[in-house]
Amino acid sequence: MSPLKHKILQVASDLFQTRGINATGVDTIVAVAGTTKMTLYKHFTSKELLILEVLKKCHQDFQSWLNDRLSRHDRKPAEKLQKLFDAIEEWINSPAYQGMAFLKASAEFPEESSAIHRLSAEQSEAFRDYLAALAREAGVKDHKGLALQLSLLIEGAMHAEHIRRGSGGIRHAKKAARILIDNALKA
Amino acid sequence: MSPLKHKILQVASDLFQTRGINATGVDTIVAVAGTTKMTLYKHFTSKELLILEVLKKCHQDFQSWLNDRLSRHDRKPAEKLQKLFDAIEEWINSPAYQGMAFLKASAEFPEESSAIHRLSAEQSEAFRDYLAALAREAGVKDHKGLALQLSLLIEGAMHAEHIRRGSGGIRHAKKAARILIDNALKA
DNA sequence: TTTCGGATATACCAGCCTGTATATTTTTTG
DNA sequence: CAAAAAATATACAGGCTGGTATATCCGAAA
Repeated sequence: MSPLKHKILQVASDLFQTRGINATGVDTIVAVAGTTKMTLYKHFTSKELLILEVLKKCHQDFQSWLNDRLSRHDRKPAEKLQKLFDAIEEWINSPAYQGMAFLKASAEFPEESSAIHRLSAEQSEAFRDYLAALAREAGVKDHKGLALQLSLLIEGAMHAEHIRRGSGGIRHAKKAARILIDNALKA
Repeated sequence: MSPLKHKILQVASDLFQTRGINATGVDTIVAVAGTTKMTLYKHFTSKELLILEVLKKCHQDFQSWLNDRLSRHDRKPAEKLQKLFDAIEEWINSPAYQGMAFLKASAEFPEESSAIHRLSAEQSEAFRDYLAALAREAGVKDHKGLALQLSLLIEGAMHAEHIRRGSGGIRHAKKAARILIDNALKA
C-alpha cells in the first residue's frame, strides 16, 4: 500500500475517533495528513469508502492484536478465556484507546440501509463468533450463550470507558466474567 | 410548555434517533414538525441547546417509566432487582425503541469538552446510581460493584439491540444478571 | 535529455449547514 | 374593536460539505 494512502487512513482513523465521523470533513483530513483532496480521492473513491476502510483497519488491528496476545501462551483453553479479559483490559487502558470504532460508527449511522451500519454489525458479530470459538474450545456447552453475555460485558465496558475515562468498567466486567465463565463451565 | 415546542422536541428526538444527530439539519426538523426555523430558534437558542433538551427529555422519559414500572408492585426489594430486567426487556422490545439516546449521543460527540458529551456522561452515571440504590435496598453489600456490572449488561444489550434488531441481547443479559445478582446477594 | 505518470496546487461547483433580518399574518388580550 | 404578542413566510448571509476540473510540477524510466 502506498505510504500516502496509509497515512491518510491513519489520520482519518484518529480524527474520526477524537472528533466524530460526520464532524470530520475531508478537508481536515487532508490538511492534517499533509496532502490534498485530489490524492485522497485517487485512493478512496468517496468519503464513505474511506470510512469503511478505516473501520476495517481498526477491526483488523484489534482482532489480530487480541489473537496474538492470546496465542502467545498456549495454555489450557479455559485459562485462555480468562486471559481474554486481561488482554481487553490492557487494550482499553492503553493511552491510545479512544473507544471502539464499530460501536461509535453504528451510533453515528443508525440507518439499517447504511453500508457503514451494516459493516459495524458484521464486525460486532465477528467478535461474538470469536468469543464463541474461545468458549467452545474451553469446553463450554452453551458457548454461544456465554459468548453473547461476555460480549455485552466487553462492549459495555468499552463504552463506559469511552464515555468517562477511568470509570473502571473493565475491572468490574472482569469480575463478572469470572463468575459467568465458572457458571457456564459447571453447566 | 407551548404545544409547538413540544412538537419540535418530539420530532427532533425521533429524527435524531433514526438518522443521527449531526446528520439531521434544523431545516428537516422544522419541515417535519410543520413549523419554521424562526419559531424553533425562538424556543431553542441554538441547535446544541435543542439537542441537550432532547437528551434530557429522553432520559427523563426512560427513568420515570422505569420507576413507575418498578414501583407498581411493591414487592420485596430483591424481587424488584430481578423485575428490573423484565422492565428493560419490555422497553427494548417495544417497537418504539431505537437505541438509547445518551449512548448514541456520546458516540457522536466524543470530545470531553462538548456539553453534549458531558450530559451523556451524567445521565449514564445517574442510571448507575439508580441501579446502585436498587441493589442496596435489596441488601447487596457491594451494591456499587453490582450496579456497575448490571449497567454494563444493560447498556451492552441496548447497544446490541440497536445494532441489530432481534439480537436477543437482553434475553442473555437477563440470564447473566440473575447469576450475578445471586452471587452478590450471597457475598 | 526527453517522455511520461503520479502527486500536487489552485480554483471551483452546487448544495447544505446554522443562524438571522424583515416584513406579514394570525392569535390573544385589554 | 384596538393593541400587543406570537407565529409565519421569505429571503438571505457566510461558511462548510463532498467532490471535480485544470494545469503544473517533479522524479524516474527510456
